[in-house]
Amino acid sequence: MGILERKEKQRDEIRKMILEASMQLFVKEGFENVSIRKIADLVEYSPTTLYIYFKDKNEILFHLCEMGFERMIASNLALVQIENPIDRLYLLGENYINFGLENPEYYDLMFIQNAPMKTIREQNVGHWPNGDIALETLKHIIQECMDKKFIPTGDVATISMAVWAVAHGLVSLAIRQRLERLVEPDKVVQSMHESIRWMINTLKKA
Amino acid sequence: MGILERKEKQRDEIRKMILEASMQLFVKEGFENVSIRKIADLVEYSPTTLYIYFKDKNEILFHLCEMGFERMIASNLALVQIENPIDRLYLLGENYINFGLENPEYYDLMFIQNAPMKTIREQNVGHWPNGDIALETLKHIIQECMDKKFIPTGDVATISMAVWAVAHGLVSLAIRQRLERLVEPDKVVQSMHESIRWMINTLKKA
DNA sequence: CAAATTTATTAACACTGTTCATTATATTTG
DNA sequence: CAAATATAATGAACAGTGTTAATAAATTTG
Repeated sequence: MGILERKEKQRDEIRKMILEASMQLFVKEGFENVSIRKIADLVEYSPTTLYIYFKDKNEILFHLCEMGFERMIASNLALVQIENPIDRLYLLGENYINFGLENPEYYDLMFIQNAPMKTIREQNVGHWPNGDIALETLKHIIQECMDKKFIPTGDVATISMAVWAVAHGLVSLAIRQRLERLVEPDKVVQSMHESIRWMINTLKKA
Repeated sequence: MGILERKEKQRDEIRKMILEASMQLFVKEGFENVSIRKIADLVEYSPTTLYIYFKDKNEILFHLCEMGFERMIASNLALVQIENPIDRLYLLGENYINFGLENPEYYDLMFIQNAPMKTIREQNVGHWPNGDIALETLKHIIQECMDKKFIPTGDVATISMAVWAVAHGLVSLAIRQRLERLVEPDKVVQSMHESIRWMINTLKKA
């Protein structure tokens, strides 16, 4: 069935084209300014055509979200070279905060917006490809820290949850301008890093 | 100037009417379904009239946000009766999580959405009345814990930030359905409470 | 080549926040 | 009290939004 295969490829190429235009709009004009009509203008299709290649806007946002996770996973490549799991946890925390502050639009889509999760529930039958990979990285590091007795033994999921919560709490409050009423605006970033380090320190000492 | 005063009062009453209709819509149909036209329908005014009483939709949302903080502050009334600051911190954490899970729409407005902060920046010259009260409560408890040597001494703002981050991280990830990929859906709430308790425990032991 | 299928488009629906010009209503002044 | 003024309220419109149904164009299949 060579022709069907070729058709699939063509379809995938147009899908990719649409997604790349969306991403271009996304990084340039921000999440709120990505509209079906603007994407259509950019790829020189009519707005309705996009609905042949994607079920709805949520599905496009879901794929942008997955691209965000690819970037995040890429930013963590250096982790594998660190043998001490605690040091790896420190770097993971730093990277997480830096990624969030440097890519607030992506972060929004990955961890704050509802849209991508709607697609996951409606179409991907509960599978979140890249998101789950990122979570596995955290759980694996926590597990290794426990195995090597660097941190107190406990439920991996619960401790991972607490660590993730601190990091996400800091980033999401920061990009929503809520931290500026706790510390001076120009001290926010520094305080965030202190907070996450303090968190891992106490985890180590406990 | 009695007549000017009466006029002010009338104006305030209509403002209150609009806000109450907005709140009604808000708690019933959720944040995303609050539109100027729906509010106008409810108060039996034309949509444009609302712009005589409020600058824009953001200002209405800002006031809803303040109402949310009032609810939150009310839910913390029992705190003053607890003399031990550590126990007060435990309850504050529990209350925070419960409030977020029981009032996700309010929580959204208070800590996730941008809209209320825009009004603060543009109109209230940087003043966030009820939000700041809630933050002061947290800082005050942390300070008292340090004074009584229950937790290690350090920068109040930084430690408050970390504690707030855990709580907010948990709640915001939960209401955005991100925690369900770390623990089974029916265990999410329990794990959240375990996480916040674990956090304060380690803070105490450190 | 004709029929069937896929792909793309136009027009429209039902919304959104917001502004402007106009009208209706009060209030104040002569 | 009547005229002028200030205030309050509105209808129509602008420029958007996501999405769908019906229609036209292109392509593949029999």
